[in-house]
Amino acid sequence: VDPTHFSIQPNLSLNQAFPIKTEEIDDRIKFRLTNEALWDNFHKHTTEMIVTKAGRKMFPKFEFTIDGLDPKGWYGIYLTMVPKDQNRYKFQAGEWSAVGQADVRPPAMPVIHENGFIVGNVWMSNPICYDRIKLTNLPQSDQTNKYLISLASMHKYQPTISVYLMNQSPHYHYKLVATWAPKTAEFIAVTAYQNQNVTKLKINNNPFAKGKKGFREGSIRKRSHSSSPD
Amino acid sequence: VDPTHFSIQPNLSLNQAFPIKTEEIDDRIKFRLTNEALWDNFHKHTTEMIVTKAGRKMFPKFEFTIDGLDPKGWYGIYLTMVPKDQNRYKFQAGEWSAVGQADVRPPAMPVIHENGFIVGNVWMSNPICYDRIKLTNLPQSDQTNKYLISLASMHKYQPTISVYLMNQSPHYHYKLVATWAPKTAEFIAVTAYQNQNVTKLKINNNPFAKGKKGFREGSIRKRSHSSSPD
DNA sequence: ATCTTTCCCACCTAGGTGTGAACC
DNA sequence: ATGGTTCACACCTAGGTGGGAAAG
Repeated sequence: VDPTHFSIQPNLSLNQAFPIKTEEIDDRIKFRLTNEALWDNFHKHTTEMIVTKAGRKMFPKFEFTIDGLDPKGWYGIYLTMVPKDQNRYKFQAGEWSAVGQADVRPPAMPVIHENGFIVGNVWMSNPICYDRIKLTNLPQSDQTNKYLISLASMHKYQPTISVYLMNQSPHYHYKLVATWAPKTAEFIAVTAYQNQNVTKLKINNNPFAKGKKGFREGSIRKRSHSSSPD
Repeated sequence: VDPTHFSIQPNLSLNQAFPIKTEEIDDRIKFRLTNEALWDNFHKHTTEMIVTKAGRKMFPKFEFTIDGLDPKGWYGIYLTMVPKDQNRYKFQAGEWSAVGQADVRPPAMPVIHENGFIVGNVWMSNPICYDRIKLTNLPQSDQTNKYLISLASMHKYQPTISVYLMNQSPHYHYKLVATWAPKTAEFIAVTAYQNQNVTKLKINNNPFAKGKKGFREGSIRKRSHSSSPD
């Protein structure tokens, strides 16, 4: 019966705890996407992520390692889908173009990693994966208390990590010590895939996407795609 | 970016935190099995739980509600499979009998609920379910850091809940404020079901157990069971 | 007309069941 | 022989995919 470390659970309505927040960036904290090669492949074609009302998981997964934390400090790691720019996008003639102003969107909501505030040692010992989150096009106001992130379709987003360190003195508070926004993980939210190259990458790399044994080697269904990628 | 509440994660090897422990039972804290009728049905026939090397989930689930906590206090809830007595059991002539001395067993390990230390308000607002745990007959020493609970086959256990309250003054420590051991949830660990009545209750009530549409209404398999229960 | 969204679906992965034969 | 344990397996539930038609 020994507490080992603390975590703060996401998406719950209580609001006790530590309202005091400061900032003090620690340059020793480093990040690395664990599946960087895969993200790169997608990024070359402009990554698309499906959004649905019920919420769709990200693929590739947003998974990374972190290094340079104080092994005994308590850290919480937040993910925010930051609007990349003020454009609306359109896929035409085989590529994405900015077309006009972005929709008005409510501010991006940070989502704390399900581990919550735990010691640096544990954060650094395993890849960190946002596995429960789902992307949705439902407005935030309609959401149930789940791991849904509201995005606007045909808009570009930058997954961004913020790391907070919990301090205990002179009083309990927490401070921002690192941010990270890997460009290769940016994506455009869509309700249906636009670029067939992206579709093929998803099918070829996501075990849940059919195709591997399905229609790839001749099935009943007729297909109409063409093209090149992996 | 607001912490809402704290939790302590289970089964991790770190050991920082709050070694000081006290006891002060609070009689206002009450518990209730959410699926009491089902537990009762099993208990009438003497509940059996399968243990395997890989770990087997409990059925019925150990799920309950709690009441009478301080809504703003931080509580952690532990589950311990306490050896019920010093007997070894055997199923013979259609019923369980004590036969000789229990094996020597290492002390029962409490498992903290995955929510860890969170405020009473949250504990009281939803049923509490130990959903991740699995029962195994592997010795503790062989285990990976998962939610495995080591039990001895043919021995009787009493699922027991312990509730700890985290105090902040005069220093950080936690104290035992309630225990609960519902007799209807006791069970005998087995590597294969002994009582056919128990098997039938499992099949009829666990959605993962085949039988509902399977061999119940005539299939190829020949069966050799007989009997009565639900 | 054109573009975007929604919905249902077949088809997967992942993993929780008891079975019965083999093993010890 | 006996009785407990293990293992591979068929058969489920649960849920993550893109497809395609239909709707907006």
